[in-house]
Amino acid sequence: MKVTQNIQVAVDAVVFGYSKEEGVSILLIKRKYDPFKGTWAIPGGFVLDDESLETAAARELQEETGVKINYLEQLYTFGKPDRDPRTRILSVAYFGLVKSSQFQKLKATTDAEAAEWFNFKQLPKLAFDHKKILNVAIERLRGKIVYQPIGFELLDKKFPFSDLEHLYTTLLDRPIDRRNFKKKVMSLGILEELNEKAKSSGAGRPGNLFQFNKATYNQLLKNGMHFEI
Amino acid sequence: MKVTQNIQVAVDAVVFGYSKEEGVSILLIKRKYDPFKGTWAIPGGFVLDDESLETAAARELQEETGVKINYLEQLYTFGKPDRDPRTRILSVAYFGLVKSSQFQKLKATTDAEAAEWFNFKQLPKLAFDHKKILNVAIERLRGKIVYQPIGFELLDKKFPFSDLEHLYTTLLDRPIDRRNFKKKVMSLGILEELNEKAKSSGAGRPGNLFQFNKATYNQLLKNGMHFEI
DNA sequence: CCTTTATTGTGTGAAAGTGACGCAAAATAT
DNA sequence: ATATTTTGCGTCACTTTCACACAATAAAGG
Repeated sequence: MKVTQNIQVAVDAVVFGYSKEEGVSILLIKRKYDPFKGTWAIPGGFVLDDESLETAAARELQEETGVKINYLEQLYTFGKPDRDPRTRILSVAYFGLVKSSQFQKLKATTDAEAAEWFNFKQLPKLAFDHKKILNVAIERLRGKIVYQPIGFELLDKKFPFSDLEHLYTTLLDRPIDRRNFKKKVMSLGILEELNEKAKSSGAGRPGNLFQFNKATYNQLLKNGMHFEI
Repeated sequence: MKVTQNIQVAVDAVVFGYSKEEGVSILLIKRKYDPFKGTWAIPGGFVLDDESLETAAARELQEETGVKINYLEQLYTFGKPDRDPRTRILSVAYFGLVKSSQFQKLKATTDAEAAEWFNFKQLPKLAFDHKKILNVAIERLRGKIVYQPIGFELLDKKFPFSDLEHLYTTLLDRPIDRRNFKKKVMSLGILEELNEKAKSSGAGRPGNLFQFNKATYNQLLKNGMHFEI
């Protein structure tokens, strides 16, 4: 049994938030200590000996940003020997999503200097290999949103259809025909249209609210449905 | 800087092979030492302090089975605190594919008792949480084969079309119409039809050989092509 | 208050893609 | 030489995708 290995294990949590006004954003923290003191970084930290990786990711995120996470999955493990200048630190990166309402709250719940949302297309300089991690996360989000219903995890429970459309246009980076998009999404049979109109936010006719029905989705999944946008 | 953590880092390599006769198979080794002495397991071992994770996976695979790998990507990281009875061992699992020709050779190149191919539907009892790892790997293969051209990595460089078809039927576990399948695959424009017939293997009209053109694929990718079966 | 501006809601037709289907040709097996 | 196995190939119905325009409802601005 080998005991000569010298590798530390950490987790990092790439968390996406979204609102129509600010677009798709990523939660970063400003490092308080060296190395990379004062540089922006992905929230994370060392894994405790008796906690699972996912628990560690959720815990660090809670400690460092106070954000309530809504969806969390493993992203990728970064293990290049020299990715940390101190000693070898392997990082298991996680991929998280928060609802739009949580996204709005951040500035109220945490030390304004410590954690901040950045639009995913205007990211600051980052510590370590965190730029690379974010790229993998962004690709995961882009790729996954077309074949899994994770977009709803970024919206509020009830949302106007245009929010969903705007989310997809932003991520896929191309215009989408409103009518065709709505037809396609509605034909999946996993959205319920509510008899409730969105609260006015500026000019324009107020839209109906919709809601993702996860139970229906899971049922349809069992029957072999194929989610695809 | 924390130094109290006690987690060892290992890699495991799930390798798939394929031949028309034996179907989709996974390479396993019989453990020589406790724990789980005599039980089948995924090839793998501890990461050296100065090698990357992928290098470690390739090295362990080479040392334990001698198989020449053709494609290797990271699969998932398994880190439950109690997944190893000795101490906490985190395992970064990799996902590998070998060409059909390599697959055939195994018995000649390694100690017959130590490494063996098992059909992916008839797996033996496995050590640790390796059953779970294999399930993730099989799902990855099933999922990925429909939207990425990795199936060709399991076939020989030149292959008859029926091999490809048989591979897809096996993995997707459903019959495929031969004519529609060929039409679809050929319409992607990434296969070259050679003026060479397959060597006879039993009765039946010998088929033409085909070859995957990776350069063409990469070119088409850039122009926005979308591989999907 | 009236006009302008912004946003939502809705249907049709052309084009492309998917899926079902059967028979002749070329080889080995008996 | 006859039977059996495997390959090669085209059409038509159906489904899905894509392009496209105008009326309704609200707030904003004068």
